[in-house]
Amino acid sequence: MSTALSAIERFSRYQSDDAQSVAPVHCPVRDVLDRIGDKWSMLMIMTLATRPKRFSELHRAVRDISKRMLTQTLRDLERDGLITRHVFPTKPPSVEYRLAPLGQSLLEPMANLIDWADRRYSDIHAARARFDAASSDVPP
Amino acid sequence: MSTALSAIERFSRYQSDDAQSVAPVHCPVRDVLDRIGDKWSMLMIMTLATRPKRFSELHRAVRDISKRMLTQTLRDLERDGLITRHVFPTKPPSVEYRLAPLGQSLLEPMANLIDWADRRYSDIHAARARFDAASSDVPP
DNA sequence: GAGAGCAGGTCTAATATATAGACCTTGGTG
DNA sequence: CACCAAGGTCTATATATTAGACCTGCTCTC
Repeated sequence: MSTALSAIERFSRYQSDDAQSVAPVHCPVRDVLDRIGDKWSMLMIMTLATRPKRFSELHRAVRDISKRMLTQTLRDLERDGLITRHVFPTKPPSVEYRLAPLGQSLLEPMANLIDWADRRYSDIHAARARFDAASSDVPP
Repeated sequence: MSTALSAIERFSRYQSDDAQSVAPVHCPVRDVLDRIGDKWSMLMIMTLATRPKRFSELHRAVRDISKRMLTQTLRDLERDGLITRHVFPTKPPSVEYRLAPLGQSLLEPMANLIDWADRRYSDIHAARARFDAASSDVPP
């Protein structure tokens, strides 16, 4: 446990108050978190985990993303080397997205998070319900 | 490895095409990811990992968040039972935020992610540079 | 005892990001 | 000819985020 947590220790060093002097927002953690911690990136990685998929398959799998954001998210992931894009000269052309090795390597850490989400889901919901009940009770 | 990945398998079942019929956006994973996968939540959790902190300490630690978003992020995390809020009747009153047990339990999975970020940072940057070079070469 | 300062916020207006949904292209089909 | 792919792009609108002024009590300095 404390092995993994040392990563957070290391991180917090980037965050110390006196880091004002250094470049304002450039710890690697922030940088990476800003990428994969956006609204859709993790979801895309996970959706591509089992097998490569085409643009419209991805759109069907995550039905509430707009095409524009889908395109943009995929471009950004490609730019960062997490996925690759392959165009097949069929008519009409089809485009396949697949995890690059770098993206593959993200799968395991991400799976731990998913696992946590799955197991703690009910706790979170309970807490949420409790909080809402409490705040709708007191106010008047 | 495949142990953790089974979580992703499980997830992808929620995503299957024919899930159109079921509630549109309600797999637990989406739900949790939408919470902790926003712009600031993970950062807050990590910043609170080492010890409890007060409002203004948090603001100093993450200097590019606005007060408004700081307040809102903290409320949301409190609502979901990840952190707790303690008001001390000093003058002026001070407010301390600390990880709740649920938040603590998130630390380990998150640490794996941080660790990944730290180790793969340079790969990501290299990929980014390569991509940008390629796309500024071809266009004309 | 007037003025400044601090902690933890809230409020408003401006800016940045995301969304829905129309449209484009290049063939093939009925 | 009209229409349907697939993989996008474009535009107008809705939503999120920001900066920064302001508020409330109380205390400290002069």
